[in-house]
Amino acid sequence: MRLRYIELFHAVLSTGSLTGAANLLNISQPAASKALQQAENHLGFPLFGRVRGRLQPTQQALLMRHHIDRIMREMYDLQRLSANITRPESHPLRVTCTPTLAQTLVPDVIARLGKVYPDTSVELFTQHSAPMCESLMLRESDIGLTLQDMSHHGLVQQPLCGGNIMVIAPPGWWPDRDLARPLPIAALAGQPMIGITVQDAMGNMLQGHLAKVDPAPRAHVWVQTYQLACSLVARGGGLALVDPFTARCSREPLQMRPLKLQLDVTLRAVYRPDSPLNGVQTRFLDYVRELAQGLLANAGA
Amino acid sequence: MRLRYIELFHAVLSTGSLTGAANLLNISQPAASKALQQAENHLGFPLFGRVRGRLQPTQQALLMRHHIDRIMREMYDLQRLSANITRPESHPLRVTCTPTLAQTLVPDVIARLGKVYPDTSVELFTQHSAPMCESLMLRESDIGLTLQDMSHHGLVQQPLCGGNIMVIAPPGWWPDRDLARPLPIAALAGQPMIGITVQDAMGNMLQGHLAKVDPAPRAHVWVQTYQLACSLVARGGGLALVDPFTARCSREPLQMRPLKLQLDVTLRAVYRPDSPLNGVQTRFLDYVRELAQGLLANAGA
DNA sequence: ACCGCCCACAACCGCCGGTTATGCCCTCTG
DNA sequence: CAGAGGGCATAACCGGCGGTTGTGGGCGGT
Repeated sequence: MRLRYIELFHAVLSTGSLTGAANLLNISQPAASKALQQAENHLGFPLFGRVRGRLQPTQQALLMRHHIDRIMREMYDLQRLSANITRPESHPLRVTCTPTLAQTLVPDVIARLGKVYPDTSVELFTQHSAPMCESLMLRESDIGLTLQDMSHHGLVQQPLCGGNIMVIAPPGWWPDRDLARPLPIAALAGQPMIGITVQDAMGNMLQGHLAKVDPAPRAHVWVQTYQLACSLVARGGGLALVDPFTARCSREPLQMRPLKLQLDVTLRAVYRPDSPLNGVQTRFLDYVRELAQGLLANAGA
Repeated sequence: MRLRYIELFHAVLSTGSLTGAANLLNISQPAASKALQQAENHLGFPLFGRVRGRLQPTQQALLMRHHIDRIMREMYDLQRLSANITRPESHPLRVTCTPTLAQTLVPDVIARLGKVYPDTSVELFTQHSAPMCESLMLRESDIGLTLQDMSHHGLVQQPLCGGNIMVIAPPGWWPDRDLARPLPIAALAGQPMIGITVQDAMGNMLQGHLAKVDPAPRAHVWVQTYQLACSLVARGGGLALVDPFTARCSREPLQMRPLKLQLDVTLRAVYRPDSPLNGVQTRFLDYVRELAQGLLANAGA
């Protein structure tokens, strides 16, 4: 089975037509036609039925589809890896972090780092867990920052800072003297809340804890991002549970109190175990730790 | 990245030399040399260092190795699948089962089936769980028989018959009148036993149950197969826990009693959900069920 | 009925991937 | 230390694979 055939097969199934596949592969339509016939000849069974002048995948072709897709994906990954493997030390700082951190902590860190290393170029990606792992493994980025546990063989994670889930509320919700006191989760019973449906480990954890509260909090609005929850809370939509970085960095007028759950959100750095971090990278992580601890200390106080 | 290069890279890392790789790929050594240079040219960094006239993989090359190996494996799988996809109904009965079943139940089933379908050719493979899944998914075989749970997306499993773990002992170990009575697991405390280290779900389950017994059974000998355990038990080595098929079909002089654990070993048929089973195949499964139930009834009585 | 889309076939051609022949370097050995 | 041998690189050569353009036929929509 030549790779040519696999690419062609994949392209035809992607575009739905042979000419489309030919365009995708940057070859002419007759070349694709001939290649497809060769592939079928080689395999011994037809891959597509020619029905009414169109190509329609055979049953056998559909059986091979998953494998073909996997191979194409692997090839793509290899491509990415080999492209990133070339430059060993050209990009001193390539960071990928979750959207939440990209909107709160990381800009300050990069700004501060830029004053010390003005000539260092920084690449910042925002990705969720799975693509973050890929990006690190394929050497598209060197350091990942996340609030989730990212156990992954081939990557090490280093806890930088721990904090509490924060309950945010419209201004004046609580007496000011209470703001430093952790709020027991039972106090959320029956309260109006903004639901968080973000599909990550922390989102699930929050859902799990809220499910135990009786009577259940009343959530009329469900949002996908913590930022959006901040905005809605500030407009009087109710309470919400967010990570401490979002809570502290939000531009909205908000009250916030830590939720009484011991140390349940941890900022972690993730990177490849080979090739120890260089000067800029370690300095970057130092700044992340410092600023994060500063933020969380403020938030907790 | 051409597939050619990937194959070559894999071959060089497999054989350790370029000429070896060339032989493996059935091409001449200069062709391999040229291809390797093209690959390195294309990638932009050397894959192998030429040190003292030999090839030595670069650090970068080793980074790509896992991906390359995965791609080669995928290609091999695709090859197998496409080879088996060709013949839709040529092999009416291709069965894969675990070694235990191949030595006990299946021969009788095949013999019986041969009397009804004398012209049907049967292919029997013996494989452990993971290769069994592969074999079924790649259509190298049509029906799998196993005593383990084989949950696998893309395959369905059908329970055929349930039975008990059996305790086997040298002749005369128990009074004959006790043989039908299930033995409580606590009765194994402090007994001499043959340990089973077979690495499958049932082996782990047995280990788990035995670990709870106090004082722990005394196992001086550990074996990898149930058959071997039978032989050692028959020679007075102590007791052993085996699946009911091995116990019942062993040629050794043995006593056996069911272990008091409710219905903890299940004979299952596994096959692809598409393409319903044909006549021979359903008849085969009928016979498996009948003979298995007969065996287990005998064993339990 | 016509046009447009899509696929198949034909004829042609450049270059990729193979070959054989040969040379260099290193290692091992008597 | 000289010679043998294994391993890789280079050179010169060649066939066919993989591409092109040009064309024709089947089908559907207007």
